[in-house]
Amino acid sequence: MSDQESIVVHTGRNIRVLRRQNKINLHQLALLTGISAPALSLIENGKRDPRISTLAKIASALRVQISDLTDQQAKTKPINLPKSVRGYDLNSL
Amino acid sequence: MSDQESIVVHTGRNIRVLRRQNKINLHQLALLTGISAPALSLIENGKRDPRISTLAKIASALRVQISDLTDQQAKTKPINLPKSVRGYDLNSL
DNA sequence: TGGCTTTTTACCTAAATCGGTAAAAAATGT
DNA sequence: ACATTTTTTACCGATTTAGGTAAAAAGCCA
Repeated sequence: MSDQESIVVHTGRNIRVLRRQNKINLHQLALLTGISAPALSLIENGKRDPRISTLAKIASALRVQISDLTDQQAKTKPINLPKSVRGYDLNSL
Repeated sequence: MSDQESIVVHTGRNIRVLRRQNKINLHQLALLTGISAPALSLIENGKRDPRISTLAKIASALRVQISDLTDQQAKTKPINLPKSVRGYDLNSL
């Protein structure tokens, strides 16, 4: 049987994994998404049930599809390109 | 350029398409999901920004992945099996 | 250990979801 | 045209998201 874990929990975990793969902290993701760091923390910890438009902002900032956030098995890695190619200048945040 | 339509709008459209492919009305989908028919109407029309758990209920009822609801190009057809195989006895709703 | 960064938690307010009900509007079919 | 079904809209109240701020907690590193 497929394990029955709430969508909210594994979506949060996926976001955390993807954010860390991008080597950015909550504050930086907050700047990229317009979502406050405390709100992002709640979402990543599965303590908040985000709206689809909120997930869309996060997916956009992390440069993945929304389905990469909601899928039960997280993608192994987005694509590890040098920062300059990824498009963000995180040092300016 | 990829067309920039809000996630809320095309998700709503996907739900409507999938619901009609399953030949069920809003009332029946409401019974299957526990979401009221008026709420479903707003979601399908892109007038409401649903929570991820709400989308999960809808995806479950329509027997598709959440990504099938959020993808910009809707799946052509879920799989057209006879009702008895799909699992629902809609006449009992 | 101490200092610094990062994350979490706790408040607050505003705005939105959501179910329910009921009524209006639109669509369907005979 | 008519009756029926389906969908949409408009309320309501309860709950929740979400940003902001600030403080506490946790991690990290020298």
